[in-house]
Amino acid sequence: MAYRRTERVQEQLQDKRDRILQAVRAVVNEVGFRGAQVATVAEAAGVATGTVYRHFPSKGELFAEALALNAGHEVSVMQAVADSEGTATARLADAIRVFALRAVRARRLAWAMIAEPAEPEVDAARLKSRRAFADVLQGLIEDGIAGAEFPPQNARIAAAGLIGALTEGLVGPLAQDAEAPPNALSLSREITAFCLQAVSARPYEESRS
Amino acid sequence: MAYRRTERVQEQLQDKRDRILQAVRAVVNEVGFRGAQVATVAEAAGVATGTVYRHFPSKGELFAEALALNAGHEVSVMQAVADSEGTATARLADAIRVFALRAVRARRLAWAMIAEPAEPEVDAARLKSRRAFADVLQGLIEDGIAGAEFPPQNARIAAAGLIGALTEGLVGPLAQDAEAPPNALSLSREITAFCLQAVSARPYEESRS
DNA sequence: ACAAGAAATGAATTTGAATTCATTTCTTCG
DNA sequence: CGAAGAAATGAATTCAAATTCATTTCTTGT
Repeated sequence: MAYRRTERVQEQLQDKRDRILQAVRAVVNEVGFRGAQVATVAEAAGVATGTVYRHFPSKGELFAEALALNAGHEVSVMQAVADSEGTATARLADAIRVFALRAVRARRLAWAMIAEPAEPEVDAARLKSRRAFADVLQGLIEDGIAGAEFPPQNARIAAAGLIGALTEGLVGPLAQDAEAPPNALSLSREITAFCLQAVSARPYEESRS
Repeated sequence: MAYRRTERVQEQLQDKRDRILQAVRAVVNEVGFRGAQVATVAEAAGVATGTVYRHFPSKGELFAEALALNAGHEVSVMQAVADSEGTATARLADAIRVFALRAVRARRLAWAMIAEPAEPEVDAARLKSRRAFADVLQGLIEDGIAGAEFPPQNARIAAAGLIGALTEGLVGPLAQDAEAPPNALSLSREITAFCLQAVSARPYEESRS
């Protein structure tokens, strides 16, 4: 018994795994899911194709995990905004604006995360992440209803509606890569305005930023 | 020169073409885009696989045309509602309700039409059809603004938002085929309520139907 | 330094469905 | 009827990428 997996090796393995996941992110940001082949990802990660399969059972699961990682991060960001101080209206507005801004800034990646066709596992992960986003918004809407900032309404439906509005507003422009990139600021501001109006909040002026 | 394509043959060809398109519809309604192979479609249409390629250049174009056909029909239905008599509020509510009801009733097909990953050509057709739906809604919103039923707002963004809200509200439930089918009536009613509120129309009571 | 065991490699294989095409069947009209 | 031209057929081919696996390289502990 001359070899036992040492802690250092364990870390290197973990590192490599992470690097592969990051490579997926990078490649998808470059060429989308459609153009992202396992071989390309492997090259971007600086490993051989076969190595990918020592860390992930299949392309679908690899890509799904990469999406979950990213989406999870975005959800945290949104949750942090949702948990900050302020009225429900203000927090809702900020949460939506932040989401929209970040998406518009990384358009290709965002499109892939939100809407690009991909493996079934990826779609499943996407559905989950949408639910996570919707949950955050639902909480904010319930806050707003409780505090009489918003009229009583089905918060679950409203949250889904906001997610839909957000993604539709973003994916339309995002999908047309040929078109001039719409002004990120103004697009996110208009989408935010619509979303606020949608839950019947009064208009909320953007705080300094 | 013993053979010249006669009118009867011409019609038979057209018929066969139509039958293939209908077969796509039927197969997709059954197994979605993912499960819909050219061979299956051919069988459903009662023709050989190769025959499909005498009428359509590729799977992608065939499926895209099938989607466009369906979506076009739905757009007409919505447009008809939009062109009917009544306030903009009432017409908008009806347009949305009709869309939602019809989608919930043919859930599998609707999911495929709205959201299921598919060939690039199909995605392109889907984008187009979404724009067509959005155009109808945009017109209604502009009507409402002109008539002071709705507050001034970016009608284009609002229309996209409504489409997003609609599809998200429908696709969530639609995607979870395992789950008990939500009551079509109540789901479409709640989505309609949200959409109306979103453009800040006053609550609108469903007309007799 | 060496043996034992892991991990990495990447060329070769597999796969699964789209697409083709040589052959067959059908239509038309002299 | 029969020749000419179309259309239909479906088994065979193609193709592109995921996945495998025999070989090589690296690690560990004696």
